[in-house]
Amino acid sequence: MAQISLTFPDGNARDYAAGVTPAEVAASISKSLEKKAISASVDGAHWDLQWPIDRDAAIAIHTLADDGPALELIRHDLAHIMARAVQEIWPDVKVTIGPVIENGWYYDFDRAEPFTPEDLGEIEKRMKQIIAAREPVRTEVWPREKAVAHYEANGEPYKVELIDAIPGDEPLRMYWHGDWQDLCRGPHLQHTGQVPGDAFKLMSVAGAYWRGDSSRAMLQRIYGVAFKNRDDLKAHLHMLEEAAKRDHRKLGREMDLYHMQEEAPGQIFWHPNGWSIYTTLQDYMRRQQRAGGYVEVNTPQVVDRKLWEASGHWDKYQEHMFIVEVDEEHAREKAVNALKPMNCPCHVQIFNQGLKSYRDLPLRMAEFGSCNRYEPSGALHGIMRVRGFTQDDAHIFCREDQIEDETKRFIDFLSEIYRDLGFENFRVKFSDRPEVRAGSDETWDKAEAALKNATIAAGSEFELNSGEGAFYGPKLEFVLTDAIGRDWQCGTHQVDFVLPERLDATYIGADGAKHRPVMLHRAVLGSFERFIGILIEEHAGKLPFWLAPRQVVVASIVSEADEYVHEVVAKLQKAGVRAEADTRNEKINYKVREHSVGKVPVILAIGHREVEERTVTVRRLGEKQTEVQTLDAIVGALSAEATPPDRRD
RNA sequence: GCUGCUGUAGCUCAGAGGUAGAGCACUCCCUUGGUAAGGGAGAGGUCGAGAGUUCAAUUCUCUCCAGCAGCACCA
Repeated sequence: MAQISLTFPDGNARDYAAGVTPAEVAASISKSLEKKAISASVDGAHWDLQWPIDRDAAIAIHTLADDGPALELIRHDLAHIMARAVQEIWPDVKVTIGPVIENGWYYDFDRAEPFTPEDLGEIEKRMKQIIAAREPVRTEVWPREKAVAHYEANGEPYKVELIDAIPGDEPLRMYWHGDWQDLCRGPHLQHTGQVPGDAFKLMSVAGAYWRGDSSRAMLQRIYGVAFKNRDDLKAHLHMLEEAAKRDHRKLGREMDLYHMQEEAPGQIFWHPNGWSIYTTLQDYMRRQQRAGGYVEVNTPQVVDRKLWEASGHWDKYQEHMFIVEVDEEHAREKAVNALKPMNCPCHVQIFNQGLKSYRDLPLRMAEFGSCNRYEPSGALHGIMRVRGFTQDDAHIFCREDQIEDETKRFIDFLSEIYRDLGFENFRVKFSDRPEVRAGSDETWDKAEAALKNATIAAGSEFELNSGEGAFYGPKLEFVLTDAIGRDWQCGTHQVDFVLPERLDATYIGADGAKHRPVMLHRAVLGSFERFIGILIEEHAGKLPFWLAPRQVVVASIVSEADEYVHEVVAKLQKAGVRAEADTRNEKINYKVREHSVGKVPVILAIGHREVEERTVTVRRLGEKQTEVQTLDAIVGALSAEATPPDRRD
């Protein structure tokens, strides 16, 4: 029999008979490895312990000691075990797919009755029985017809559809967990007992469309999480609890930032504290934009449909627009208007006033543009996804050959702002041409290359979002993550060849002829609303001092100190610090607790001693330690801290 | 928008076919207390909206609205 050579991760190689399985390889190394082995990698491909190897290869045996492929396999098999448990309890449930996801897996089922939380408990119990039974996993490769016939006979239409979607030359693998059978490309465990029975948990059930298509059946998706041991599971559940405490919707209430109510779904009632954050951020952005070479403009909210027809929004975006029709009773002419969902068409109107020269380009036109979009009800989420919001929007009108420079310049601009706001790390997604698009391939080639080159030149790495570009041009998205791990697009930078054409924007080139400018749509924060939500979650409510709505509370310990408290507050306010007095008839403990919950960064406590010595006792949020400082010293220090980052030396 | 769940005092939540309760917050009184809740009293609710069943609905049914989770959407 032919010999093959297998190379181990440590660089050593050994010869085996061709057709050897990783299980046999593991056994040849040690009894304990044979027992602990979960799966293998063969030349980087994830390999079942029972699959033969018939060529020279690099091999690694995976155990649960390493987090990677072995844990993934556990999660994968748990998906099958869950599907089996469900079908054992409810034989008429139809099974579909169940992939591994971050921290666990899900499986989609078709069942008339909804799964209840009690059902989840029952499924989990049955899963534990299956694991305890150490059911063997075995596999067979089936001809396509046999598999289709099997699933048709068993009334599993989803599986038949899945088989249809598998390329004809790929072998169809059938797996059995005990008596229960599923279609799966593998690899798999050797038996169900390899799953740590106390390290998984079913989390939730929710609807999900079959094949992600909203025109197709709504299935029930059960989510589970799994880890290599019980401690990891507990740590994960604890992390979820901690994350829930950072939720901006909870902190927004505790910090008295804003509220929302039924009469205005998806819109925000900003309270004084929240509005303070908003305006502080806006002031900062305005300064940055000025320094960055932008001009600021402002454009109408309610605009005649004619403009939206010209821009193409009426056609492509109408269902997301608030349409405004004036009652004929009190209007002479009944015009149909729409609240602007975007600022771009209005900016082109400003660009189009008067003749523009190539000398005017690049023209960077910024607006804190209030937009209204009729977002689907299910998409609304706190202040992160709303129907009324304000973008830190700008459009750069430039020549094609300026795209790269402007892109690089923008990424630098955004990076500095994100750094100032406490985001050292953000992800960049690059979306290239979609199937349906405007403009020639040649133009797309140039635009894509310009974005890519600029991103690399700016020192950022990007993930490719293949085919996800806008129909009018490629784009970069700058993504931040919220407390619960959900991604939110904040910054964006998009090339647009179409709108200048549709709205007939031109400039006079050096050759004296009219030319079409390119538009770059760009935003750093995205929207103030979303960004503030992210900011709150990122900092768990403990905003950087300069952004905190109430920076200092000066709290009296005894009422004899009230006069001095007001003097301290006045001094701080004069020095540009947002300070308040708390002279209520409450104990200092009570005041400290209340303002700590409210995330006030600094509490200055004042009793007899401080009055006599003209000092304050400083307590910083999150610190138990206090510190006595003279009034002048603390006013100077806090005044410096209150200075926004762009104004510091 | 779709599936499921939820909606009771400002907040967090309990409750039941016979028109409601707790803690915190709020108001007043006592207390002047040294770093995460001092004590007492009081006030506060068309039980999300509408319709139906019933002698009687906040409770059961239906419709709608909003919120939550996920999916779809996010040009």
